[in-house]
Amino acid sequence: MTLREIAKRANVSIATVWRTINSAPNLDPSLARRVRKVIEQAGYYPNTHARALRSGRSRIFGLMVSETVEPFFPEILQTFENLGFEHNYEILLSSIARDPRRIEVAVRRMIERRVEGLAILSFEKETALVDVFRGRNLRIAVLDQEPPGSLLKTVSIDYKHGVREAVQHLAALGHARIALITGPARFKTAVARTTAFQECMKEIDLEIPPQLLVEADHTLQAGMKALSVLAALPDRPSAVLCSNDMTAIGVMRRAFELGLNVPRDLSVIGFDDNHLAQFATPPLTTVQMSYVEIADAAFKALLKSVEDRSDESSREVSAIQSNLVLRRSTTLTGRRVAIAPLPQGLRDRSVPTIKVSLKIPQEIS
Amino acid sequence: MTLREIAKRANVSIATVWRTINSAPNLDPSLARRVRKVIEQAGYYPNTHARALRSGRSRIFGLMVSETVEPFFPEILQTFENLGFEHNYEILLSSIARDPRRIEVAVRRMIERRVEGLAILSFEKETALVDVFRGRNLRIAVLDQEPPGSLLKTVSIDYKHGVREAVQHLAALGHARIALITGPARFKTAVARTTAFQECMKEIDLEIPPQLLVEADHTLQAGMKALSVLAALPDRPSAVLCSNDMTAIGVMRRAFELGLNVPRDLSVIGFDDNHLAQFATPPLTTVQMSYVEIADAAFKALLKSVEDRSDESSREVSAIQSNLVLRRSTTLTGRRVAIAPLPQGLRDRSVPTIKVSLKIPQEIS
DNA sequence: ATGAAAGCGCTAACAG
DNA sequence: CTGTTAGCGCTTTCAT
Repeated sequence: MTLREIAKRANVSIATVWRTINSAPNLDPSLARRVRKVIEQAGYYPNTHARALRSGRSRIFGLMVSETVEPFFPEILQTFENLGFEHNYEILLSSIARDPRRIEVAVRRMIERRVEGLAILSFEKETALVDVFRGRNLRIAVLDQEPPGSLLKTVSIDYKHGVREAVQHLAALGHARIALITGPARFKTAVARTTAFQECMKEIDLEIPPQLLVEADHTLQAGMKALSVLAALPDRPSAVLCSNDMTAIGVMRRAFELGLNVPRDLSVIGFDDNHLAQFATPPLTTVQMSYVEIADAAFKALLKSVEDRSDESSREVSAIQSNLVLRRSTTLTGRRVAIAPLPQGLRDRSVPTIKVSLKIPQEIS
Repeated sequence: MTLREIAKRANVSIATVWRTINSAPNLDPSLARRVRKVIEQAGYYPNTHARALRSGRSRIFGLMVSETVEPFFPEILQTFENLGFEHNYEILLSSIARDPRRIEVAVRRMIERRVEGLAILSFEKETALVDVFRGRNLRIAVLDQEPPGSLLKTVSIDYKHGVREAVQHLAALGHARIALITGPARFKTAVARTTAFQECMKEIDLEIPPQLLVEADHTLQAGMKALSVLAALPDRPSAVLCSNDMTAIGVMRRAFELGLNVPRDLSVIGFDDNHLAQFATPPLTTVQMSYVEIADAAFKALLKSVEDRSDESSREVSAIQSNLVLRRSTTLTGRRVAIAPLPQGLRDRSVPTIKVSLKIPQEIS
């Protein structure tokens, strides 16, 4: 079934059929109706490949992520899907699991399918990857990275806001010895989180003894190991902030094995608010940033950049805020408190997630 | 950059360039080398749209799933991605979240992009959806459904094997009062699981009192509610099998609230082995079927069907087996046992998942 | 308001 | 072994 065939059946030129499909102006409504009926009957759908070829517009956005097994991946993908659906773009997905061969193929596909925009939502530095697309006719959106060239949009995340809420929440509960289990230095996210932690502790005059800064690698196992180290300290911390949720879950598991009750003996805060967090025991308090917002910002940056061919070099940073999500893995320090039953009305619902906004010292905006 | 441009630069015909790219036989190696060099220098990548248009082969497989937030979704997607990567197919993904408008758009896209094969991996009946693609030039693979026509491949799941392992595992631990929390009847999966449970209980002469069959709807909340019902029974079950993991996690949460220790006071087995299961407290014993295998079977069925144009009507059922994954949510009935520490060697690893194969009575194959 | 025709970049059949 | 050429189905310009 082709335009030509429809034209023949409707006794009009292919241009008329085209105008019908693309709801062009200057078209007799009754003619359009007739053509539409023929299209309907024939079950005709335009051929996207021909369309893309001729018009030079593929209506495809690429999405490159580090791993589809990442817990936040579905949100990102779903957001792209939804927006693609809404704005009539296709999403071409590639997971680039640190495998050079995979990356090469992913890149080739993006180029061969002539994507008009590409979002690279990974947490490592991807400068080399971005470079590969130099000189191609496509816009790129990345997370928190310096722009090596134009046509590059950056979506940045404000970790400090959420970390400040976390630190002050712990401080308000009486914690003074707060440990941080960091992620590996090659993740720009991990580094940014550590910096934010240090700054926020300083804001409220809390010390960070060096032994309370432990490096892990964002895995469950490393979280367990890290807690073993911290728990063995002569003056062990009463609270620990983790660079991601997986680490926090490892911490809780090891705490359980060591006979430490979370939160009674140790308050734990994670980072990411991945799906696991709310199903952990106890449900994990965590610093959350909305991956929906991140993906949304990236998609819209691409969309805008593609539709207006004008703003060639404006690198346009959208800042996404992070927030503390209060659940049940923190409590007052030192005090032995029973776990309170959930309020009656909430009994049969999932654990509620409450956004807290704590007072921030005047001088810190 | 086009074939023609490369041809001009290399001083050959476009046919020669084509032969180089497609590694056709009958081509002088030195010529090929020269052309390859020009291609490399120019950063030329063939235009997939032109290719698809001209050849009539899109090299795209569609993948329709119910929801990208389903916990097993990443495995399915990743498997499709991997196989696509391997066999040089693109994956066109659509989540069809019960929204008719979404479904319509999803269908339109599959057709417009001229997918060569389509996998519909949802757990409800999709006969209507399959019908829409009638008469189009594409092969379809579905899960466990009757074939309303030809060109349809079916991937079926053998729930009975895993359920038998679960039931016999519980029986071996001394459980006789085993409850089942089912899923809603509109899921073909839920129905099949219930049937399997009833049959396997019968195999070893265990009764299922009607009050031990509780219907839930595969959500955490329903699992919690269901356990409340079961726990209030005068003669409450010592073990419960759940129609999915989310239900099981709800059961464990409610058990915790009621002061029941899992597994000491109640053994719990889930269904699916989703990501949550191994991170639950305690890690959840569950009946698993490999979504990797399922996706793999679906993809390969499509691939075969597309490559051999011969087997037009062979509906080819691949049966995927289910298995019990032993973790720590079951134990001997009635006995108060301390939770044993993990073996030394496993301390810093994730909880091991052990496939058990229990003895099956002779007469049951 | 409608139609005719050129051509997007590639494939494939044919000619040399 | 290499080159020429006719489209694939659509978009778009120009003519009517």
